[in-house]
Amino acid sequence: MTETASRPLRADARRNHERLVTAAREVLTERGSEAGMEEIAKRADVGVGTLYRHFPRRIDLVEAVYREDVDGIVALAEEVSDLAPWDALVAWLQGFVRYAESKRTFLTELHEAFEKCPDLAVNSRERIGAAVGSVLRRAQEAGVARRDIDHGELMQLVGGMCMARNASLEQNQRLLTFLLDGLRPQQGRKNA
Amino acid sequence: MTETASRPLRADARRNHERLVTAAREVLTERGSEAGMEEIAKRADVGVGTLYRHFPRRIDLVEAVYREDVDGIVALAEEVSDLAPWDALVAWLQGFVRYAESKRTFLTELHEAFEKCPDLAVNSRERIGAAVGSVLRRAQEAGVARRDIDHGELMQLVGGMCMARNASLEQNQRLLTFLLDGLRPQQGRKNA
DNA sequence: ATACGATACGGAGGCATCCTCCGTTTTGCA
DNA sequence: TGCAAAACGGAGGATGCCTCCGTATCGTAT
Repeated sequence: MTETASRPLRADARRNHERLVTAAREVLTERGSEAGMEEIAKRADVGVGTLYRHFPRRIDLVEAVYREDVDGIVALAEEVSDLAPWDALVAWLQGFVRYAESKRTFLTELHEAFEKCPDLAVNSRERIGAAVGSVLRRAQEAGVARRDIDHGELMQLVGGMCMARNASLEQNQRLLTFLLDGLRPQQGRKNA
Repeated sequence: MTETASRPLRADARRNHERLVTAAREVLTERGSEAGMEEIAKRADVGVGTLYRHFPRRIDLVEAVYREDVDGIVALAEEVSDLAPWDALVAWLQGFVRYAESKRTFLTELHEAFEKCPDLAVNSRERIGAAVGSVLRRAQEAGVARRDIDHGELMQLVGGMCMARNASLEQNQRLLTFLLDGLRPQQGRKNA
């Protein structure tokens, strides 16, 4: 984990690390915040001691799972880069919503992780921010999206929306269209 | 709690019930999900046994606090009824955001409560929905808000936005203006 | 091939926290 | 005032996170 630079990590250690993340994703998805550490260890065919050496606190395990998930979202930003600017933005956001849907079960867990170690939130937010940033910027420079919003704000809108509990994928897709309408260049409208 | 109809509830019981909710709000606000049951009981000058008779599970206590909070939001809908339709909508939403800001510390707690007993989420959602519903409907009937969104959807957008962790009150107020732009009647725009 | 130091494993228990149980106290009515 | 029903209190059970340290495994240098 923090050893990446100091020493190559032994073969069995690397294997167990991987197994643990996989098992954790499964159990967290199945049982949400009810997921127990011993259960995850057992699923990975590993003792709890091993689990805790790799991931000293529960949060660290959640973090590891989440970090991998974030990779997927970041990759998506590249995949849409051959669409037209506005279409790419729409596609990325739709993908994000679809993706978020599949993560609903451990949102509570993640929420707590963010609360306890803000660094994780900040770090992931930056990575996702960079991804959406490139997509958004392209749309803005093409003049098809309003310029007075930044990627952080956009993510807060969309991310927040997805956080909401009892919403189906279809509902979220639909809500996204409202956000998108607000994202179009606005000609001299004011609300406050 | 569930005795409301069957019997008038003894004087000391009623007093302790009230004390517990007050203490719980304080401790939950101060320590978030770190808040312990014994601590709350002590703050209320009551034994843990008493606490658990009134609120069998931790969630029930969180629920009681939340339920009172929801009352405030619902009341706000009446208070804005003498403003112009669009202004009333803006004022209510701004009030909601301001209010949500003050609840940030126990969002995790609430999140878990919602996860474990969906009834709470549904019930509160309905009450808040009714409140925002009247404000939104007025704006829609006056032709100043688009008609193809309902109160549930609006709350998911705004509520979700407020859930997001690291956002200041000012940031949320600003984000609200983007939502509001998306809420205005849209003349034949499409995104999908 | 082997020996040996370093690295990693495993699971019994420590500790904190949620919750239960039941003997004692308080309330309110006759 | 007496008494039954209701409520109180806190010791202790259950559960789940995490630590500790003796044992097993790995990888390198001879």
